[in-house]
Amino acid sequence: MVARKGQAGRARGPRPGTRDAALSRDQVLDTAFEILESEGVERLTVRALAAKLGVAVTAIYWHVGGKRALLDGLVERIIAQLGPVHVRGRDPDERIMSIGRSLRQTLLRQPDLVAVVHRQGRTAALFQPARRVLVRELTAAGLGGAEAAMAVQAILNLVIGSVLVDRQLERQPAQQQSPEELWTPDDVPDAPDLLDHLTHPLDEEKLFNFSLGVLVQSLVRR
Amino acid sequence: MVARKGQAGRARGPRPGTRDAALSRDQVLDTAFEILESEGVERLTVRALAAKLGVAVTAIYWHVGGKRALLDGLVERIIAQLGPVHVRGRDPDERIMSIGRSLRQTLLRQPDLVAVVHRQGRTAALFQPARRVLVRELTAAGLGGAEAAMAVQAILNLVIGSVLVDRQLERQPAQQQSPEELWTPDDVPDAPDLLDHLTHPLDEEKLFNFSLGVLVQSLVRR
DNA sequence: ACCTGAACACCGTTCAAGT
DNA sequence: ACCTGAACACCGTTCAAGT
Repeated sequence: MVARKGQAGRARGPRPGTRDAALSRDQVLDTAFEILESEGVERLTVRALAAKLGVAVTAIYWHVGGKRALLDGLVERIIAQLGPVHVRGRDPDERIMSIGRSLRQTLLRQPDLVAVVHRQGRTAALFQPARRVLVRELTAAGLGGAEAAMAVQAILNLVIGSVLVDRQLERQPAQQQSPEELWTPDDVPDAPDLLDHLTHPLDEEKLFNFSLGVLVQSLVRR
Repeated sequence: MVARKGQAGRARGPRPGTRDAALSRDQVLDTAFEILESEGVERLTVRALAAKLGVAVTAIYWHVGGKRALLDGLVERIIAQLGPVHVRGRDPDERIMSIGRSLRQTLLRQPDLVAVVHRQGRTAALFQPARRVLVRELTAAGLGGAEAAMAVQAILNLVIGSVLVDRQLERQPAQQQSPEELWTPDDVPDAPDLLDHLTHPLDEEKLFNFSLGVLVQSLVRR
């Protein structure tokens, strides 16, 4: 119940949080995660973190090391917290496809966290749970060896592409360039409806499901 | 021939470059591009840029605006400089696939530049030339309207996913976790060769070509 | 119009020092 | 072992001032 920093006793300092006992690595990561989720990656700074903990900047260094170690620690948490991959359906095709859809939905739900993992180069680790389930279902569907390994990665690539494109569209809501600049009549000669479809945003989910369906059906050909 | 900064006349200051006339926006972007290619994004800083130009930091602000405007300007250059998309082959399938392969190769050749464009949220603009060519070939193959628009994006998604995954593998050369940690015998029960294939890095190009082939063949079904 | 110098408000990181 | 304070070497950006 005793404030650590500044004048003894009374509430003061930049949001001391619930600190009263000694600081721990876990506590630091907890608070870092809060900042990450509520304020975004840019605002997650060693100094802001220390301030929120009511602690000197250097205390962070003692407990978790520098900024890089901090982000790595957060990535571990994100990966661990990411819920299980759901498998639904009866026939192998449907079950495999459902994995891709489930993973995509999960990642789309927290795009900022995905961005952090991606920036730390740990996407592969993020996908490991999905990998396991995919291997199980693919072998159940009769695939094995190089075929199965390739199938796993092909599906994951599809998910990655879809999620990242989705995120790009999100960040760039209105087209920076008008359709008239992007498409000349020369590009789309005698098809006005095609131009319409090209300029209007298309359903990323529908697109993903289509590609996934084609891919899985071709992989699980029997 | 007169140095601008520091002591009049003689060579001094942090690499004045070839500046002697008045500074221009194009010159600033030129030098920024050099730094970007030779030293990487992290090293491209307003201050380093000013130093290399032999100019006060604030001069950059006058000519191109802040850091964001600088990066946006560079993105425009990158997009403009990116070579044409090559179309090869006879039949529609092969021609369409060749576009995807060509684009992928081009992007893989300069991963750092792609990263900058992606970070600025301008990936869509980067793909516009490929879009044009794809639309042309897809309509030639008999597709139109919503079908064609979806086909374009599906192929581009595939390229994005492949390029970004490739880049991840590049940044994470040795597995951070050993195969034994990632895969338990429980995951891959009675198939030792599958485990082999899962732990060894697979041929991203082969994988891409496979997915692309499946997708294109399914799109151009006649 | 074009550029400089100084200043501001930030970063991450290190290091000696305290208890 | 755990934490502080001060300092260092960076950032991007603004603003008054010079020519």
